[in-house]
This record gives sequence, C-alpha cells and structure tokens, in this order.
Amino acid sequence: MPPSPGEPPCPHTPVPPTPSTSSHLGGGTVKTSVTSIDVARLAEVSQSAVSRSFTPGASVSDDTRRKVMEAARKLGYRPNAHARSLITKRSRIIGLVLSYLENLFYPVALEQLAKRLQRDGYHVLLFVTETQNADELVNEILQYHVDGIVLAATTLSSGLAQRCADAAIPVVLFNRVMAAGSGAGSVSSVRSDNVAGGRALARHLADTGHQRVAYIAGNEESSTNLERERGFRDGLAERGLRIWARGVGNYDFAQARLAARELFKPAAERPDAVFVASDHMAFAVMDTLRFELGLRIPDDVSVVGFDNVPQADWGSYRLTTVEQPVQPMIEATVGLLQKYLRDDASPQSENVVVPGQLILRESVRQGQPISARKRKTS
Amino acid sequence: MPPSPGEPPCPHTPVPPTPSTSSHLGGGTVKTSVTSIDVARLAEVSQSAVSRSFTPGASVSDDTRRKVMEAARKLGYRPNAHARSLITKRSRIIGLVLSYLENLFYPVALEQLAKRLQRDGYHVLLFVTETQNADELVNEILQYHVDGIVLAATTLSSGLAQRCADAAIPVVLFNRVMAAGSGAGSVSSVRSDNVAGGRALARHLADTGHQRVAYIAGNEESSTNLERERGFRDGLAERGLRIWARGVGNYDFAQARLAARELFKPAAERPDAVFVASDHMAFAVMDTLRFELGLRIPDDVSVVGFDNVPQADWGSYRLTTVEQPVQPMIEATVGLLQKYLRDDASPQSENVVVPGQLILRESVRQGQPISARKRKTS
DNA sequence: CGCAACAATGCATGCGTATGCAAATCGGCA
DNA sequence: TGCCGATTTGCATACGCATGCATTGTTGCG
Repeated sequence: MPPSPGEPPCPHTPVPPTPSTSSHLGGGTVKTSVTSIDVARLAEVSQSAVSRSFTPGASVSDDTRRKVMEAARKLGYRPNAHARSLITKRSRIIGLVLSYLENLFYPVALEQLAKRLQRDGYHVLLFVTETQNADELVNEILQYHVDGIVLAATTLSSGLAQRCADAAIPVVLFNRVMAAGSGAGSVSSVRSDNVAGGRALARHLADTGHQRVAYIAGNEESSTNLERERGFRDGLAERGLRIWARGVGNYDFAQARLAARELFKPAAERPDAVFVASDHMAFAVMDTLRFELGLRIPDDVSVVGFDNVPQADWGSYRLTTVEQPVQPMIEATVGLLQKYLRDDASPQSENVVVPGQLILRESVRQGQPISARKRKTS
Repeated sequence: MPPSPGEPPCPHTPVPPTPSTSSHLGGGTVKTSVTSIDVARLAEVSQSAVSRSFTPGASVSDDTRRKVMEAARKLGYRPNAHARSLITKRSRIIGLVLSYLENLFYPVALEQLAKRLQRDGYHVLLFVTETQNADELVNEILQYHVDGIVLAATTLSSGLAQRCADAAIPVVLFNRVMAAGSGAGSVSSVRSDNVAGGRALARHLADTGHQRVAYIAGNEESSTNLERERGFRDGLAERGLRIWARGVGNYDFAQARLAARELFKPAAERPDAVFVASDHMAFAVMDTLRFELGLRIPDDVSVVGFDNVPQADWGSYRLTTVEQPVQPMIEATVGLLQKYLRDDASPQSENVVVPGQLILRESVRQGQPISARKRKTS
C-alpha cells in the first residue's frame, strides 16, 4: 500500500456511511463556500485530482474520480466559474444586447437562444439598452470577458459592434447587418431574407389586385427596414407599381398607430393595402383601421406584416406576413459563435441569410381585380 | 429618434491619439487583454495604485488617479470582473430564472428588471427552463456565484428555491410564493395582491348582473392561480354566487383555447362570463369565443383577465383585467436583494404584496340584468 | 527478471485583482 | 530645524482553480 507520507492533517473524521440524500449540511461549513481543497481533503487526494475529476478528458483513474465525486456531493461542491475562467480565459458567458422586448419576436428569440446555449454549457448575460451611451455599455460587457456577443438591438449604433470586435471578441449581429460604409466586413451577422420577403409581399399584393399600396416603415436607418423596403419597392416595380403612400412607425406601437391615422385620414383617397414593416406595428395599424376608422380588413384594406410572431396567427389578426424563422436563425447564430470560439482565429466576417416563407392568412383581399371595387378616378 | 445616425459622439474612445497601437509593431502583445499591471507600468505606479484608482473611496491621491486613468484610457483597460469577484466575493451578477416568454408579462418584467439592476451596476444572467431539472439548474447557477437569484418561473419546483437559499444566496420569488408547507419562511417573495384582484373581478362581474360565471385556471399548483381563484371564489360568495363552470388552461395559449371550447360548447347552457387566470390565456379565449363560436364580447359573454399586459389595451381586446404593477414589483424585488446584499445577515423571509388596480375596459357587459338578455333554447 | 512505455498523481505556479501592513512622503506646528 | 500625525504608496499575499512538469505506480514485453 502506498503510505502516502504527505500529510494526514485530518484524523480521518468519521464520515456518515448512510447513503442518504444528505440534504443537510454537515461539518458546519455553511458560510464560506466549499472549495476544491476542501473536497481534496475529504477525498484524501490532491487538489489537482479534484480539478481533473471535473475536467472531461483529464487524466484521472476511475477510482479517484469516484472518490472525488462522492466527497464533492457530500460537501455540495461546485467549481467556481470565475476562478476557472480566470485560468482558462473562457467564461462560457455570451453577452446579449437588446433594446425592446414588447415586440414578441425578441422574447421568443431570446428564449430560444438561451436554451440553445445552455445545452452547450453557455449562459446569457443580458444587457438592455435603449439609446444610451454605447461607450458605457461596451465597458460593462468587456468587464465580464464574455466569450461572445449577440447584438439584437435593432436601433443600436454600429460603432458598438465595431468596438467589441476590436476587443477581439466575436460579435454576431442578430436580425441586423452593418451598414456597408462603416466597417462592414469585420462583424458577422444572421438575418432572414428581408429583401426576398419584401418582394414576395409586394408581388402578393400586386397579384391580388391592389393598386394604392402604402408602406409603414420601421426605424428608417435599420438594415431590416432598408432591406424590406427595398425588396418591397422592387417587387412592386416588377408589377408596374410603386409605393403609393408612406409613413414611419419606427418599430414602435404608438408611432405606428399615428402613422396609420395619418395615412388613412378620411379626407383623402385611401390606400387599398398597406405593408407594415413589422407584425408588431401591424397589429397597431389593424386596430386603428378597424376601431378608429371603421375599416374592414381585408374588405376595405389589406394589411401585411413581417416577422410572423405568434400573435399573427391569433384569430383577431390572422395576419399575412413573412416569417423570420427563429429556430434556424438561432442555430446559425450559435453556429457562428462556436466556430469563432473553436478556431479562435481571425473571425472573417460572415453574413448568414436564412430564407423565410410567405405565410398566407386572411388579412389580404383575395382575387378580386381592382376594377370590381369601388373606384375613385382613373 | 436617435440623435445621431451611426456615429457615437463620445470624445473618449480607448483609441490613442497615435494611430494604430493595436495593429502592427508595438512592443506589446495584441491578443492578450490588458491588465492592471500594464496600466501600472505605463502610469509608472504600482499595481495597487491602479486597483485603488478604480475603487471608489480608496486612498489615492488625485494626481495618481489621474495618471492611472489616463494610462487606462490609452490602453483600453477594464478591470476583469472575474478576478475582482474572486477576491471580493461579489460577482455583481443576479441570476434570473424563467420559463415561458410568450406571455408578455415576463418579457416586460425582464426588461424592467435588467434596466433597474444595470443602474446599480448589476447584471442579469439568464436561465431558461421548462421541464425543471432542478438539480442541474442549481448547479449551473451556483457555479457563477451570483449575488442573488430571482425566480420568475411560475411552474418551478419550490425545491429549487429552497436549495439556493441553503447555499446562502438570497432568493426572491417573483410573482410567486412558496407553498405554506414546504419550507416557506425561508425564501422571500414579491407579488401583487392576487386575492384582492380575484375578489375585485368577482364583485365586478356580480355587480354587472352576471350569473353563470366560469373560471379558466392557470397552472393549478401555482400560487398565482390558487390565490386568484380563492379571491374570485370569495368575491362570488359575497354576492351569493359560485363558480358555475371551470376549466384549466395551465397558463398556456393552446390549452386555454381548448378549455374555452369545452366550456362553451354549443350543446350546453353557456356561461355568461368567464374569468381567465391570465390575460395571455384570455386572448386565446376571446378569439375562440368570437371566431370559432361566433359569440360577441361582451354582448353574449363577458371576459376578464389578470395581469394587464400591453395587449389588453389593444383595440381588438380591450380587456377588463387586474393590473400587476410591474414597476413597483421590480422595485420591491431589487429592494429586497439589495437589503440582503448589504446586511448579508440571515435573510429573514419577507413576502411583499403590491396592490394592483382593477382596470375597466369594454370586455364586460355593463348594467343589464341577466333577465333582459336573450336566452338560447335549451 | 529488467527495462521501457504509459497512466496516475502531486507539487508548484500563475491567472488578474483587492487589501492588510509597513514604508515613505508630506505638511504643519512648535 | 525637527518631529509627529495624516495621507499616500508599494509589497506581498490570497482568492479558487487549471495545468506543465516531475515523480511514482503499473503494466507489458522481450
């Protein structure tokens, strides 16, 4: 038997052999959190052995690992993530920046992302910002030495992304791209095909006989809005149409309502269809059209949106829209992150575009050519 | 309306006036992050001085602090949060556990909580769980040595709360209380007055002449559901009524729809009012009643909910409901956390109850006694 | 039986910061 | 000028863990 003459500081404290679930804390170590050294002492091994036992693929005998795990269980030991990341330089934390949670698209994405990352042992540290100082936010994020950052704040200055990338930590823009001018090519992104989506909506509205098509924009500087509007404009042009009227909702519920009031004010000739840049705004528009202006959807006016949030399928709205496929987008996002974490090499910028389907519901008048409807002038 | 398009107007960026210290040559390494020692070297002071300069209230001369800050700015230095928390035993991280984000109440609360904590220099680490494998979750949380935990998962086993409290880290149940049996008194909680809310709804329905009042429950074991139902039952009893029919929606949209179908199936005599345990389920119920069963709200049936989520105010629903005042609830939550962090003493359990108002909208038929209504042939 | 190859283990060190303690500096006053 | 108290500074150490390196134990095969 190896005598192990090292140090027997503990006179072999009688350990309760009862294999009960041990929900009570023994010994009296309540205050101070238990460390790997405590475990080592109890298991009668070195601290290294404890560490290795908790490191998958490390060189430990089954016997030792068993003893360690047993002791750890008894003491309620968990490795300290901060100490670990201090050495490994991996925090297993992903920073997530977002700004506005009332649009259900983001909570749903957040939920998926968090779950997906948890499966890989990562966790999400949340940063909520509206239009605040980007500098401060960068500071806060970098202090935690996150392994990666997901930027889902639509209205965020692209400077922030740039500066995080400078700090050599991978950044993925979610549902957003960098403007071509400002240092694009250094930050990756994942988004759905907004251009194709906008085009599909335009074609659909044109093919169902609409003539006076309006557009209510989101945040006018956001890439999502620019792309959706561009696709929509192109699609209309294909059919010989153009955007007949235009408002701005800034991706905000109240502002969308105002824009709808303005576009549909009774005095003027009204649009016969409106594309609202997000479902969330579209609901505001629909409610305004119906309950303030007494219009019927789709009989008097057709409405289409973008995102396919859960509410779009609700009976009150039944909104025709273009899906943003959350699951694939999340998958692509963590795919990019993991790739950068693995390679650790210079993250060559990648821009993933996920296709999204046109979802037909009942908010668009079908079939009837425009001539069959009441007409104003020609 | 962001003030500036893409340019952060802050004059203090960590980029030195001399171009590209980060890119080429330069004696230092580029990859490795800059530490307090690097700053100390550049500022020609000791590492301690750097540390103290970043510690409010520490003993440093203004002159030294200025030199340090200057050097830190030049190098783009940020204190490493992990190393710091290793010593201070404070991570400035709050763990937030939640399970279901499609009910807007939670995203809204999440947003408020994160913002509020950020103001105090804390941040939110997110844990999303549905099928609660409590053991695993506790492990993950404790590894990060969070300073506190907010449990907002309605369907969560109370064992989890108990075990976190055992680990000597303050736990606040958000929108939930521990069942009286299982170790209540050891975990604090913040919630709105569900009993009073349920009672107010019952009185309101009774006073507006409803007779056959139905209830669609949330998760039947959750404290929110138990309290709301109890209050509702009591309120009805005061007026000589009782719950005339009952279904279970489990706080889930689809299940609520099913429950509504069952309760209102055409064959039987129908309820003339229904209290749905959450707004989120109430929307499902309203849509089902209207678009599947052709019922008018409130003419044929009144609907009331609970939470006062933003959608309850939307034109399509105009739902009479009881508010859960998010802002005060959040304030109370971080108040409790901060108190525990400050005192660090034995967290005596506290259960904060925030009052919430009855919000009257148009989903309840007003005034008419039941006899004046058309009755279906039976 | 002996030696090489390998697995298992322990020792020592370092990650980046905060902090007690002693040394040093400074200013003020006799 | 000299001395004392107050302030500032640096040194050394510790936080909890991972990991390179040397050491020991364990085979396997000639």
